[in-house]
Amino acid sequence: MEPTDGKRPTIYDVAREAGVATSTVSRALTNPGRVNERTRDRVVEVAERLGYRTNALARALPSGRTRTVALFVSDITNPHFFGIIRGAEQQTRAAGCTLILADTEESPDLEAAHIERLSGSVDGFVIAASRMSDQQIGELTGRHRLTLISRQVGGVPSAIVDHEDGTRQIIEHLASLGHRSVVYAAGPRRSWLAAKRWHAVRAVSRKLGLSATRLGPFPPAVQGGAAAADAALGQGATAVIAHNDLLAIGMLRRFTDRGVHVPNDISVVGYDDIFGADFCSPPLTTLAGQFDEAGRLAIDLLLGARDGTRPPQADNQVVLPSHLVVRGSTGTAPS
Amino acid sequence: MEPTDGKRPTIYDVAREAGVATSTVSRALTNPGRVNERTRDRVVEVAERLGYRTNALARALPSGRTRTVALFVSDITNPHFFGIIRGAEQQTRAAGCTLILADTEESPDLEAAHIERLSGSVDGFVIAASRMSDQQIGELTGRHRLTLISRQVGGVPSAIVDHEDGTRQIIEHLASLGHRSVVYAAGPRRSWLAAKRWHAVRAVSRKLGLSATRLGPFPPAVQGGAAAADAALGQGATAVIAHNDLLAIGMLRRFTDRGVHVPNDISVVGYDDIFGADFCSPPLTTLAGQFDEAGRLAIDLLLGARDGTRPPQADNQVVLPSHLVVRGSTGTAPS
DNA sequence: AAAACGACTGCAAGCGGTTGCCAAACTTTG
DNA sequence: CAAAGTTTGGCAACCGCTTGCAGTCGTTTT
Repeated sequence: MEPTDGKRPTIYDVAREAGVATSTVSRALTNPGRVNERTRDRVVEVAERLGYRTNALARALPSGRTRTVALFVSDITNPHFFGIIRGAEQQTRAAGCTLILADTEESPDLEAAHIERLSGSVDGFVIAASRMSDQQIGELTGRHRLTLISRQVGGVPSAIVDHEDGTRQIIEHLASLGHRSVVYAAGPRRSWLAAKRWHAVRAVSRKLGLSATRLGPFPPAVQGGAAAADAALGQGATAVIAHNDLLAIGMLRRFTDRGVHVPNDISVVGYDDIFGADFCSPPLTTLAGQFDEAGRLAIDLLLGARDGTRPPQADNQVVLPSHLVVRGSTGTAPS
Repeated sequence: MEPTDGKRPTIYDVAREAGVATSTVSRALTNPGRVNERTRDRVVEVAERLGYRTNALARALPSGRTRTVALFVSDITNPHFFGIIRGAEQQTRAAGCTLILADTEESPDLEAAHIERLSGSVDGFVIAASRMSDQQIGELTGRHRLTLISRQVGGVPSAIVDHEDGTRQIIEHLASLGHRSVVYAAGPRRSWLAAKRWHAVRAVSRKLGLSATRLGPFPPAVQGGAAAADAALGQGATAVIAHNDLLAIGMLRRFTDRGVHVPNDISVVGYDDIFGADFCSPPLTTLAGQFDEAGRLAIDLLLGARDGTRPPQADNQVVLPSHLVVRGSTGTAPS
């Protein structure tokens, strides 16, 4: 029954069929209060009958609002981002929007390129673990709606998991097991988080009277673990804190291969509590945080800011709690 | 220097500044052969100077081609899909397009709803592990560009990893270890793959003279493993093939908890070789396949078909090879 | 030298909605 | 019953880019 030549019906088709103007159809469908109930019912009925679907592109063109947001992750392979992606996807959907996903491959240039490319087809960006400089991010904020995850930059809304308090929990845990020194196996040089975690490790260690050493940087992946493990053994470490769980798991494997027993000979702690941290061998003691919540929150911050519901102010920097999950990879210090 | 009032420059701005018509600007930028080299250079120079970026929406509106594709996964939590997502993302980007990601939460209705919603803003859909019926998919193919992963339906392009040959490898491996019977812990009822895997298990078992039993269905997640493990023990199984690695890992944990030793008491095999399969305890014997390649291929099929490069025929059903990775979770049958 | 031909480039009509402005119709008020 | 006010619905102008058609010129063909 569609008056179309095989194409999707438009508001013109609906308008003709219902005997009204396109403007009325448009209002009937999007601005219910603005049109008489009877005509609205008729329009809706006709639209339904014709199988009319509004064309998102056409709708977005005049307003510029696409109801689409982009999420960038620095490495789509890393299970750490699963939670973030899932949370962001859920919340985006809940807001009736669409999520675009892009992998930035640890490259600040690729981040910028993606923004450049998507700018205009997207209402805003959520960047997880951005590798761009503070300055770059600052400049971008002027031109685009932007929200960060696992990164803080003055004036930019963000959601992070508390690394300071979390690191305190880690170090106190190790100290309570009798460890007098810790080694930190660092993540990528450009990673803001890697820097922050090291700072926290050093600060807390100092306060508790432990010595802290930094090794690395190592690639934040399972394969990076071998070098990190060897380096830690070279230091004669009794406890090592890895930049993230991937690295920690890689270290565990290397220790096993080298006949080093965890936790008797050395304790290992990771960050993030990723998938697998609970069933590797031994199960990993790690700092857990609600990263799916961070993903949700980042979307809220972005979309809320967009609607003017919340002012996009500097104080939109949410810090989520973290808690230590103690498993088998940590034990009393060897004597 | 931009003649704009803070907004992005458009081809009108470029046209005015370069002293040509907008149509010339458009052609100069997209259809190089259609315009004199000198004017083209001038246009390009002006566009550059003004910081002109083409508006993807406006470009897509007349043509209907958005250079965007959507990927659906049935459960974004499942690490199995990350290879697929990564491959699809890479290939989409390589083709200069944009990827939209959506979670369908194991629901055929949600798949349909997503298609409905995105139809018009997307050039095509890649659906991984679709839960829709063959008939639904068939109907959709008429109206949308569609490619499947881990699912075959007549006439629809698809990429799957060989489950028949793979299952043969699994059963032969188990038979060679002296097992005389296998138990299959099934996945979701709506899963095409679960059905296929069971069929293959049964067929190959029969051929090799083993008995095969199906249990389940179980949720294809780590949590589903406990029930599956208990059921397998109830059957007195010596070897169990799990619908996927998540389920297999869950079973391993349950066996450990119940004091059942793997592989001495029972052998466990999974499918997919997901992240974690190599470091769970014991490491999991599993059927590996190149799922990132499947993701890439699905995009190629979709985009190639779109450009008319390949005919969107039924024979566009690619089957990727699979190979068994033997690890510690399988051993000789108990006597 | 006139005709035919190409190479460029401009005109203008969309693509499918949204929305400011205005007129018609209907209500309420004095 | 006229004046003022309130709904309701249509007109038409965008949003920014693409593209069929046609016009302008400089060349080549006969």
